[in-house]
Amino acid sequence: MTQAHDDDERDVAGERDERAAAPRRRPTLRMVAELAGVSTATVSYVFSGRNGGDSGVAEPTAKRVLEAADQLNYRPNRAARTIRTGRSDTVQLSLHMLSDPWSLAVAAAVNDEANRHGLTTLILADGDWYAALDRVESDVAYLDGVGTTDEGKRKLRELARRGQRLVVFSETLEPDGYDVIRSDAMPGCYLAMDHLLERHTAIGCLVAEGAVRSPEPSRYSPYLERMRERGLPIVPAHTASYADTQANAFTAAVALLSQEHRPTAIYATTDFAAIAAINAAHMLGLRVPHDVAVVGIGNTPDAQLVAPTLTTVGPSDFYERQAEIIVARALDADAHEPQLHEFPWSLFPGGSTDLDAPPRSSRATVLP
Amino acid sequence: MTQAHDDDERDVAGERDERAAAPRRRPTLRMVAELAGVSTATVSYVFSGRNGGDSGVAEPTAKRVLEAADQLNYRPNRAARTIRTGRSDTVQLSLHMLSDPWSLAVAAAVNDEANRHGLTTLILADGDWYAALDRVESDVAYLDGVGTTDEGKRKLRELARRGQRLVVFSETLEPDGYDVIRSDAMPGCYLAMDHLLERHTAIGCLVAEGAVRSPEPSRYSPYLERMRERGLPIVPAHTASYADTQANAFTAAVALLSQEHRPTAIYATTDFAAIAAINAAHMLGLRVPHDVAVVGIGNTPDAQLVAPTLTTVGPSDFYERQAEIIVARALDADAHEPQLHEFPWSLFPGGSTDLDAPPRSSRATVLP
DNA sequence: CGGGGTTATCGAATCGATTCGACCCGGGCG
DNA sequence: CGCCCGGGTCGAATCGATTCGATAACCCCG
Repeated sequence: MTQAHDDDERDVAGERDERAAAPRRRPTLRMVAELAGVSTATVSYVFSGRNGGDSGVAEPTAKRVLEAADQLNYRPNRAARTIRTGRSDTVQLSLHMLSDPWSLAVAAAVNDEANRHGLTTLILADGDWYAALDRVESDVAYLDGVGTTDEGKRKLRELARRGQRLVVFSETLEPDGYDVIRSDAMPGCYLAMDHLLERHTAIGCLVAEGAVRSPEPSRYSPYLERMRERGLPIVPAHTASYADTQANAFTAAVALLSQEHRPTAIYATTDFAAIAAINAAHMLGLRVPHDVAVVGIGNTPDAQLVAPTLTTVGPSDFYERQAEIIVARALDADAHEPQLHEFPWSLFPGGSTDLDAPPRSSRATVLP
Repeated sequence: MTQAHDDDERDVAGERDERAAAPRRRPTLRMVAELAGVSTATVSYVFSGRNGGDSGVAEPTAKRVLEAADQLNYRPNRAARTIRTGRSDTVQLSLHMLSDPWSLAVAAAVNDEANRHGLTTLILADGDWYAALDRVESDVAYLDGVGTTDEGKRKLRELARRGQRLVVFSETLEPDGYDVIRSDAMPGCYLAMDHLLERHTAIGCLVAEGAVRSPEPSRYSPYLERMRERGLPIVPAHTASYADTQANAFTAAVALLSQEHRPTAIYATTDFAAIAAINAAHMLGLRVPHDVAVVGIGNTPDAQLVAPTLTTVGPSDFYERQAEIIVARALDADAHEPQLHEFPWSLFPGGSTDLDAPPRSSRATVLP
């Protein structure tokens, strides 16, 4: 009764002195219906169509409804639609690090693909994903760099069982109610090392902090393994680790390259670390690739943005195809059983290991 | 009646053969209530508290409810909560370019601040913001780099009038039902030019494509104006324009610096263009700042990540304080009238114009 | 002129939560 | 002993949309 009472109060106040001011509350479908003199059902049909393209509403009626909506400045309430239909027309990306070019490339590709299908892309960055997943309604969620812990697996399974569609990027997880995109870096890492070993023996390594001490195989392993295989000494001072950011990678690279007996080549476990290494070399007055060669891992777009361009390994065509998989899952959730999608890696030679500078294409003008 | 019929059908099927399989639908509050043998109201109180901290539910009852919820793997449906309470505990950022370090810095700061207050940050990148704003429910939306067109202004006003809280970053708009964050670049741009003019006369300009021909004042204007004031020749070949991306900026910088009579200093209208110029200089074998000095505009975090560090102008403390403004507006929407928030600019000298390399601090280790 | 088939519209149930007032029950007080 | 008070629960209305079945109006044809 009080609720109705509230309503009365608001209406009366509205009549009295808020008529001219901005309406406090967002207009609702019901208001539109009343103004147009039709039922709510009809208004809904005008805005959302009946069951497909055709609205099934007669021309003059539809016009009245649209005019009323326009006058009230009405837009449908998305939460209400979501609760009724169970669809949110939304794709959710949970990225482990916003500034990572790899993540950005995925985000850009998914955003394009989603827009093309009338979906909106929401990006969540480094917070508590599992909490966030409960706070946001989306048709599909993409998780990038999720942990392989049992705890993580359990949560993923729970989410999937609750009906949340998931696409997980992981090099180790198996599909379990959710899709897994896998692009195993290992073979690519060996390619990178082999490429360096064609011309170098004193190879340094720039590696993420966690991977150094971990006994599990990681992008660090191919470095150790190949060096051992060739009988090359693994100089402790030739391995530097960095924590997360490009700034840290830069500092690590400076340390690596400012030693007296510095390596003549650097194997970096991410593209952004490799780029940091190139910058570091420049700062120290070293020429790339003459004085020090660099390979990165990931084949991110940024690899083309440094000078010289970065030699890197990675999957090709990767971001676009990932985007297609994610968006397809959003559009018809249960078309196929959740799958494992694999992407093979290959080597993309650039100027950072080779003297022949590769071509660069982009748009720019100099005033006449 | 058919809906009830649907329900029956589902239940029966559930009894028959889906009992062991994953439940198709997400568990609801009502299911929890039934399993725990209490009313929906009680369950709601357990999960959301009565009207503040205290749940007002007796200990043993609450325990039963939580166990039932756990067993069903229940999590509240966010859309339903949003529709009832009108709050989504969500902050929305609409960024004009995802890869722009400026935008990323804002995003990172807002994300931190929002997490600290139990809110979730959603990032929308270059799509149709106005459409997206209708597709996502959020307590406040931040718009970055919104157009100053009449059309844009009108849409903003409409959104604000519909009850959407907005914080707009703009150098020209005035508050109009929404907050405006302004950080006028002009004075800062003059600082940058003055800094270069202390030691240089042959100054080149790297400028966003749109700004060159536009008659409106932009970051390009201070360049022209100062050059004229000092009686310095404005060499057409010393101005290069780039479209949007860092790749384009790089190409433009190469063109600028590979001329016979190249400038000895470059005024770049964004930090990322300045960084591209530094990379270009390195590629061409030019030393920075000995052969060519560079200043950027924006004081983005990336300015610290190049070698040498970039001299730049910009607001200080900017990202954190913006984040506070945005989040505060999300928390209590109408605490204050929408305001204009201004941030003054200053000069941050770096190694790209000065031989004394500034200190760099970050974490990195070299193995012993 | 009446029966069958469209077509346009409406009424009402529903999605999953929140929240208000009412109710029940036991204890302290007069 | 009876009454009042307040903590704990419940029932039911409600948020803003979608959607099913029913109804009314209309047309065509026999």
